[in-house]
Amino acid sequence: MKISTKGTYSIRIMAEIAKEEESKLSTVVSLSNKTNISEKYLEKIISKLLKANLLVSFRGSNGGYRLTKLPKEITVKDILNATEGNMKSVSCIENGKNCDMASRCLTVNLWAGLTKLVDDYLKNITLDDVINKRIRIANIVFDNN
Amino acid sequence: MKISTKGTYSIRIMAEIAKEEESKLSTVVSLSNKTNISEKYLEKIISKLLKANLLVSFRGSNGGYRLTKLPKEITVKDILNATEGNMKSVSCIENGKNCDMASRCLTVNLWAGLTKLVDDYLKNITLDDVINKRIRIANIVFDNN
DNA sequence: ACAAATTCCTACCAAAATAGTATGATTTAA
DNA sequence: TTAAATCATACTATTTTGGTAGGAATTTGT
Repeated sequence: MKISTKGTYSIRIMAEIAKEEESKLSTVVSLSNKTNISEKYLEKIISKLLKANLLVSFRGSNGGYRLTKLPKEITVKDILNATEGNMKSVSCIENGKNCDMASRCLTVNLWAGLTKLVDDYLKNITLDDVINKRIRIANIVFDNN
Repeated sequence: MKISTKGTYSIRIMAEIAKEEESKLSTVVSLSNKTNISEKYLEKIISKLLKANLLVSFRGSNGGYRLTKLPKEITVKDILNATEGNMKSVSCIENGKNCDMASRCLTVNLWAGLTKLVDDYLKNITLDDVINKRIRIANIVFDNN
């Protein structure tokens, strides 16, 4: 039950891009320096973020990446979905795969409940919350560290 | 962000043992039949549950396993901790490993919050809740299917 | 004493997921 | 035309997951 490094990296990458002025593009080189993630691995993660339409790219000299939306319009869930795949806690409740034992199964509700919980948490935190350190831990708001 | 099959199996195994009359021991063979998990894999999972003191074993003919506590005293968290390892969402917040960048890190609180959420959920569901299908999904109680 | 039923221990193996690297083609601005 | 950038494809190494195999040790019943 872990978030992969690809997932955590993707949040950090998006946060760095979000912190940049809107007009300025972030490049693989600059992001690699800021995050200490290798350029090549960064490219790979970014390609997923592009496919998910969270970033837009500009090729050639002076090229780079920027967000497609405002930081407050992008949720942590959006980002993790792009890089980690879906966040269902067990595969038996993934889309379509509704197990035919479900009615007799003692544990589906356990996993469905967990999935919903995680989902609600992640979709209520935006990139803007992340870069402004505005993340709640169980009703206690930790505002600016 | 998935629960492994070892984790889901372990809940099913514990549930089957819990459903048995207190006096009767469950054997690997009987559990394998009930759960469709191979005897050998079952043994491996059970050895973890034993080490975590959730089960006691009796060797020899007529031997088997039973719970060390009442079903209502064993939480889903206890079981998953034994088989999945700890449930921290990212390794940087595991015991002792407190990252020295934590004060500057934009994402620790995100993961700490997620971990706490999952933790609270799992430790509030007991084995008794599972076998009696008494699991809440976001404030809605699904009582008996 | 012995056979059968059981857990326990150690080692091995295969497949999948994760993490990362390498090479080079393509695009664009100056 | 060169330099700075993204894009595409393929490869590789490591770790985790999901198992299997064989046999030793223990206990009960006959």
